[in-house]
Amino acid sequence: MGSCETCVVRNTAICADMDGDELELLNTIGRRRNLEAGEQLLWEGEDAVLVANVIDGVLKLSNSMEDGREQIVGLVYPSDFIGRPFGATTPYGVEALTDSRVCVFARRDFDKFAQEHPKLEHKLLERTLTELDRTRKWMLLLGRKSAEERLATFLLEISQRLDPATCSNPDPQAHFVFDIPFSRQQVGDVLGLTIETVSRQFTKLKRDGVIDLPSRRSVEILDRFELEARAGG
Amino acid sequence: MGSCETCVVRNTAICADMDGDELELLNTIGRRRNLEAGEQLLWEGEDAVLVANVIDGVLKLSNSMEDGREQIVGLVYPSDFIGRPFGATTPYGVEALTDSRVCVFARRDFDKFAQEHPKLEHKLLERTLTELDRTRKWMLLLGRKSAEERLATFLLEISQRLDPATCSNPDPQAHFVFDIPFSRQQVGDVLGLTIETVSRQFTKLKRDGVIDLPSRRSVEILDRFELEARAGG
DNA sequence: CGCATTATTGAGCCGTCTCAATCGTTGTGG
DNA sequence: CCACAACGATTGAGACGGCTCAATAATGCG
Repeated sequence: MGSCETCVVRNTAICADMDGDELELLNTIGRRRNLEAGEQLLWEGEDAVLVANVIDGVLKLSNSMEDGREQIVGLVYPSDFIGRPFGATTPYGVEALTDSRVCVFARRDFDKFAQEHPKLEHKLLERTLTELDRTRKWMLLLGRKSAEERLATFLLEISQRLDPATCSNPDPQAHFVFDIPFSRQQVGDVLGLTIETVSRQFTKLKRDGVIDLPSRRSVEILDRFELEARAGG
Repeated sequence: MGSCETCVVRNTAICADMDGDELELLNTIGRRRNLEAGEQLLWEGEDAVLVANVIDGVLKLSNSMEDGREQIVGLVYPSDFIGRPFGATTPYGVEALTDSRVCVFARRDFDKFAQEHPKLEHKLLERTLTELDRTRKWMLLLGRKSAEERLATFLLEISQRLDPATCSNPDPQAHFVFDIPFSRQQVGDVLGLTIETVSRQFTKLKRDGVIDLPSRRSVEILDRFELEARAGG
C-alpha cells in the first residue's frame, strides 16, 4: 500500500504544497496501480472515468485514425499528471511504454476535491500551461522540421528529461549515455516519421560521429554541440 | 471606454461566473486595446508582461526558426484567452490577423488577481485544458495527414468556429459560405504546408465540386459530407 | 491606369514513404 | 549447446507527395 507521505513524487507532483490534512484526504480517494509495458490505461474517446499521477515509468498519449495511422501527442514521465478533469471524454489513449506505477483517482472524486482545494487547482493549472507550451513547441517540429532535425531535437529533449542534471549543467561537449524507452516504431510515432526513416537518421548521426549506438535501446551523445546544430531552431 | 458590464464576451470569456464586485475589480486592472490586422501583440521569447482576452477579431500564435520557417501553433477567436500567466517568458508570438479588439492586463496584476479568485482560476483551467485537447488533435494533422486531408480538416474546423450554429445543426448537405480570415501563406503556416501546395489543394477541391471559391478569401462548402470524407479520421 | 501584392499554375527535384530483402538479437525447444 | 523461429532493426530500390524555383494571372490600391 502506498500513501502520500512516502510517495517519491510527493514534492514535484500536483500534490506539492498541500498540507497534511489535505494530503490525507486526497490519499483516501486515490489508489496505486501497477502497469506493465504495453498496458493501456485509457482509451481515446471513452468516458473520462479516471485521472492519475505518474509515480514511476513512461507513458504515451496518442491519437489515431481509422486506417491505423497514429500520432503520439505527449509523453508522460514521473510526477506528471494524466487525464482530463472536468471533461466528458478522454481525448487520447494512454499506454504504458515501460512498466509503470501510477496513482489513480476516480475523476468524479478528483473533480470535486479539486474544486474544493484551490491550491491543487492552481498546481494543475501551472502544469497544464507548461504542457501546452511544450506541445506547441512540438508542433513546430511536426509542421516544419526535417527528419534529421526531428531526431536531433528528440534526442536532446529526451536526454534532458531523463537526466534533470543535464539541464543545470549543459556542458556541450559532455558525453552522455542513456536508454531510450521507445521502440523505433514509437520514436516514429512521436516524430511523425516512418520506422525506416527513423532508422536511417540514427545511422546517419552515428556515421557522422555525433552519437553512438552501443545497443538497440541506448544512445551516447558524443557531440552535443553538433547535435544541437542539427536540431535546428 | 469599455467596461466589463457591457462587454460582448462577458458571458463566454473567463470572466463568466464572476459577480459584480469581482468584475468591477477586474475592470480596474484591465484596459481595452485595438489592434490592426498584422499588428503584433507579443513577441516569442520576450518577457511575459501581459495577458489578454479577445473581444473581437482573429489572432495567431506562432513559433518560428532562425531561418524563417514558421508554424502557427494556435488561432485565437473572440472570448479566447491570450498569454502565459505564471510564466517568465512568452513562448510564442501573437499577431492580429484581422483588425481586433482585446482586453489587456498587466501579467503581474492578473496573476495576483487570479490567485485571489479561485473561480477565475477554475475558468482558466478549463479553458487551458480545452485548448490543450485542441492542440493535440492538431498534432495528428501535422504528423500524419496528407495535404488534402489537412485542408479539408481545416475548412471544417474553421467553418464551425466562425458559425457556432453549424455545430448544433450539422446538416451534411447544407451549403455554407464563409470568409477565411487568412492569406494562403497563413493557411500554409497553420497546416505545415507551402503556399503552392495549399493553392493546389484549394483548386483540386473546387475542380471536384466539393467547394466553391467565390472570391479569394471566401469559401462555399458544396458537399460537407464529401469534405468530411476527405478530412480523414 | 499602373504598380505592388497575392494567388495560381507548371516543371523538375528532393526527401520521405513504400515495399521488400537482409541482418541481428532474443528466446525456445530439441 | 545449438538450430531455429520470431521479432525488431537496418538497408536498398523505386515511387510519390510536397517543395523549390520560375512564370503568369488575378486582385487590390494609389
